[in-house]
Amino acid sequence: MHSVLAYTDGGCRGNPGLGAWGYVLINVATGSALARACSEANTTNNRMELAAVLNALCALSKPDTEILIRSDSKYTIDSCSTWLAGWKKRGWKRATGPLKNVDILQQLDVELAKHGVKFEWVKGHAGDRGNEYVDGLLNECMDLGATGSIERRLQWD
Amino acid sequence: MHSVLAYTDGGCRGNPGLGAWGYVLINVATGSALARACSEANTTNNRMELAAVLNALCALSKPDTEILIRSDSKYTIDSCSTWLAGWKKRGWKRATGPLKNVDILQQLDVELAKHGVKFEWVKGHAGDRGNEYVDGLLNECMDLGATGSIERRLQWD
RNA sequence: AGACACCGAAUACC
DNA sequence: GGTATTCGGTGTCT
Repeated sequence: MHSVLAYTDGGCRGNPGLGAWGYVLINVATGSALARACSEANTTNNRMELAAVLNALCALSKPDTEILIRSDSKYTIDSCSTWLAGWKKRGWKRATGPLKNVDILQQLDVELAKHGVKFEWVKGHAGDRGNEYVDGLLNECMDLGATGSIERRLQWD
Repeated sequence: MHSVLAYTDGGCRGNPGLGAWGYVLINVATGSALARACSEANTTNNRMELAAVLNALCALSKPDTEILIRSDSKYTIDSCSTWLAGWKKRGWKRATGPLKNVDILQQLDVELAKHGVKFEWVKGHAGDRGNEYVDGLLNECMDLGATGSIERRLQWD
């Protein structure tokens, strides 16, 4: 059983506007970590928060990985761990109005099924080391413009 | 029709902390001016900026005075000239969360109705003579402690 | 009505 | 470099 800790975050300058998603994946046993961020034009904060989780999960090399994801987005956490099942059952519809970000939500549904994923909410901008690190990466990435990309290997300890 | 020019300013050591509000009222026709400042314990910068305008208006002896107020606080200017009407209409509520400094805002609503008040924003600490004068008065007043008070009559020309 | 996030602006301070 | 006082808005869901 592999054990991974992840921090994910998304941000947007303008909302909608220039955005970016980012994550750090940490191998708990060894402390070796992979950090990634990507920017995108004309997107939204919530879409980026969702994309951060999706991309983190896609980066897992082995199936059935046990992973704990820390995010500051209640929308993202509730989407993945509470609401997604209901939306799927009802044909990807919500109570009133159209369900947003369905494309990402459906990919998330697939990826979530491949692993043992747990979520934990962390308050944003409150000194949490992992959250602040990814937030910083995000902003570096947005500074690069609409097609920025950052990949870093680091030791987390 | 009386024509008055006023500079108002508020400040705070610590925010929240020891604060003070101040103003200069200038009779444009004669150049005779009245300057006042008062300090207060445990208050906020924005509250002091608001209080500066309120106290300036209360100092006007005659009703229906035409007065131009110069402040460096966009918060204060927008509150008085843009947002106040909407807050009143909606029962002193803002878009999300509680509306702060409602007590002063409501008194402001009363005083603003009594006169012909216009606002002009001036950049703080940028060499504007009136703004700098009041800022100096404020700081003298805070030097006096939590219950300081200054009143001066002067010739503005 | 609630929650979280994202942004924008100005000021005040340390 | 940081924090606090304040406001406006959008993105999203229940």
